[in-house]
This record gives sequence, structure tokens and C-alpha cells, in this order.
Amino acid sequence: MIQAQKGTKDILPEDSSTWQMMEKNALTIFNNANFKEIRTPIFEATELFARGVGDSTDIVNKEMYTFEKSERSITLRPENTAGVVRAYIENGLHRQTPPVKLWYKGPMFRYERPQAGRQRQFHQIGVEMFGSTEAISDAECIYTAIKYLNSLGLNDLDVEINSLGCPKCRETFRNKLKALIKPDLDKYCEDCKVRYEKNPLRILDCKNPQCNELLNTPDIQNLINTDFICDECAEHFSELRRYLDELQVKYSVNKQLVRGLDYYNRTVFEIKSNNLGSQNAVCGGGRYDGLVEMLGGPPTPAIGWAMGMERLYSLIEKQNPPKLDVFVVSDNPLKALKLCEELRNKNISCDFDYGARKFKKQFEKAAKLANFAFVLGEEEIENNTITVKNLTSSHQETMPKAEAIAKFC
RNA sequence: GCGGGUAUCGUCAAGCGGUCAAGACCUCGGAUUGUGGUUCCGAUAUGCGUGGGUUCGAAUCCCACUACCCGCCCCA
Repeated sequence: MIQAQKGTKDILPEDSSTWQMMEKNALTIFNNANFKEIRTPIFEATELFARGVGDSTDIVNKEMYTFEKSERSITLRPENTAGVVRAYIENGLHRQTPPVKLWYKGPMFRYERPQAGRQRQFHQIGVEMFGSTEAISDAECIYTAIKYLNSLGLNDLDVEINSLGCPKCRETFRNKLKALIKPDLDKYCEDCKVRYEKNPLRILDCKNPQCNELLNTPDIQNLINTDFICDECAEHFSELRRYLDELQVKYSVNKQLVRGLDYYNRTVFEIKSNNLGSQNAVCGGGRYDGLVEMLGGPPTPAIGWAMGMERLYSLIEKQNPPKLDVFVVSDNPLKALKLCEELRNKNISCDFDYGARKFKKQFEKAAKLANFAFVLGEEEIENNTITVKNLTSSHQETMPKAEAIAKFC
């Protein structure tokens, strides 16, 4: 027996109403806020992710599904920001009046050990906004995420924000941090030694107790807690905070929030739930003002976020699959099919029994699947009538066919 | 890459070395021929993840393998 691959899952019919609800809410909320949907390919040139996501990230170093085809190196997208940026540049979307607001949803692929809230193929839904540095766009971006989550019935969530500063102030901070870490570098974990060279900020994110201990010196804590970012970035951040306050968004500032992707600068944020187990982030995002230019486009500020749909799914209340409007009960399958088609053309959902089984069996099935039964037996066929039975109240009535159909239009 | 756990019908699940591998749900059929959601009856694993071994005898004990799940790391 061939099984689904490790870390992949079938989304079964019983789950589909819930998934459709997630998608429907996204469509209305994002459309209303002038986000346009974009769909990019599921595979891209490996180099796009190596450069776009960053070669110091775990995603690029050990989690990509990469293969060679016709001497090209191809990778299944591990996230969608790099792909959207590529499409933005390639299709000249930067010629449109800014800001350009996009949203997407679709499967992503990361080769990791699966566990609760983590699969190898999973789905993300996200937004990207290009062309504005204004803090108000950061605020709208975060607000849109919260609004979407609320629409799914998720209100008990923790929003954390931080500012990483711009490349300039980050450089200063980075050097100061490296200087403070250097004397004890050999005591840090292997990962952190690599991070020290490639992306020292990520050391702040390390979960290793030993490293945490080492970071817990007055000098380092002082550096983290003193605003290391430049005046301009600080102003941007406080502006954002003011906007969020005005929008009555509850958040906390987490100075150690760094995010694992290299492209972020200034604003970063995460939205977490306590009901998820250890993979507790439902949403992560931030500003990436340098990425468009780095991938060959004109200098363009941008900000975005992504949510893990499977994580959302496990948090939201499951939707019951909707019942059919009508189930046709008949001992003449062909006539039943024809009646069904007539109903379907009028946008009435319906089905019938292929086996011309006993009416008892057909009613059993009707009650399970539909709100109404249309009985089309010999008598009804002869008189061109239908017996309409309300399966909730058990009330039934025979009437001309046209009248029965009209009742549902 | 490193820890821990579990594998019995489509699903949940009992079984702890000895007649035919409980039970429940689902599905299908029946309870005098066209009316359901209640009730009653019946059907449905020569099979207990795979391969070895121990034993007169194994789903039950031992070994190996495989798969999946959970945690670390990281991320959504």
C-alpha cells in the first residue's frame, strides 16, 4: 500500500468547509482592503531562495526540496515572499502606482522533521505590500492580519513586535554585539558560532540554555535593552506603536524577536496562540526594504506577513458541511437525474440514488444529506407533480412540478 | 541531526501465551411490496505494521526492520 509521504496530509471532504471558510474570509477581507491576489509558481530557481531568503537561514541550509532538471537547479518554494518579489520585478508591477498590495495562498515545502503544527507540505496565506516606508502601512499590515484572524473567531492571540533597525544601525549594533560575545565565543553552541559569522543577531534567538546564560551579562542585556536603533528607525517604530495604540491593537514589544529570515529590517512581528503546543506562531512577518533591490528590482520598501493555515485550522471551530437543498427520491433513476439537472440549473443543490433502492433506504439517505426530499414516483411522474417533504418538520405536500421547483428559487 | 512514544477491520478500540480475534461507529441487507432521523435482527479481519526467533501453541514473549506520532532545533 502506497501511503502519503511523511509530513504530508490529505485534506478530506469533512474538513473542506472549514478550509473554504478560511479562504472565503481571506478573499473578502483582503479584497476590501485593496489587496490583489497573486499566484506564483510552486517551484523556482534555487538561487532565488538562496539569495532571497538568505544563506544563513535554516530554511535554505537544510530544509529545501531541491532537484536538478536539465542542468537547472530547481527548488520547491519554502515560502512565498521571494517568489512574489520575483514576480513583482519580472512583471513590472513596480511601474504601478504605489503601494502595490498583494495577497496569496498556497502550499509551501520544507524538509523538516514533522510534528504537531509542522508538515513538510503545508499551506500559507499571506500579504505583501510594496512601495511604502510609512509606519501607517506597517500598522495596516498588522491590523489586516488581526482582522483576518478575528474573522476566523480567533481573538485570544498575543501580538509581539520589534524593530531590527535599518542596515546602518543594525551594523553598529551587530558590531557591538559581536565585540561583547567574542571573549566567550568558544563557550557558545555550534550553531551560534556559525551565526556569529553569518548573522550574529540570531544568537539572541538561540534557545540553548548555555547560550542564554552567556547572553545574560549586564553589558549584553544593556545593549539589547538600550535602543540601539538610530533616531530615524526609532521614530518609525514609535510611530507604528502610536498607530497600533490608536487602532486598539494589543501588543507587546519583544526585544529578542529577531525572526529567522535574513531579509527583514525595521518592523518585525509575530502572532502567537497558547493553544497550539510548541509550534505556537500562527503569523510572522516584517519589513524587508532591501529585498526588491537585492533581487534586481528598483529600490522598493516592502512589508508582509504569512500565516500557517494548518495551524489556523487547528485553532478554529470546525464548520459543519452544508446539507444539500434537495434529495430526489425515485424508483426511476433516469427521471431522477433529469429532475436533478433541472434543479441544478436553477442553482439548487441536489442528488439522488443510483440504485432505485427501496424508498425507505432512499429516505434514510435523504434525511442524512438534505433538507428536503423531492419524491418522484410513478404517481408523480404520471401527473407531472412532485411530493415535497420537509425533512426537518416531516410535513409533505404534493404539488405541480413547476411549483415545487419555484419554491426553491 | 538528537531524544521519547505507538503500530489489531474504513474509523475508534478490547485483548497481557491456550476454544471461532470483544465491542462501538460507519457501510450494506432485513423486520409482509412508496416515506427517514428511534428500535430490533443480520453481514463485514484465515487477520493483529514487516521479517525472523522462542514455544506443543503467539496479536500477546524476544530480536531486527519499517511506518507514523510527539519533543529538541527551526519556522507558519
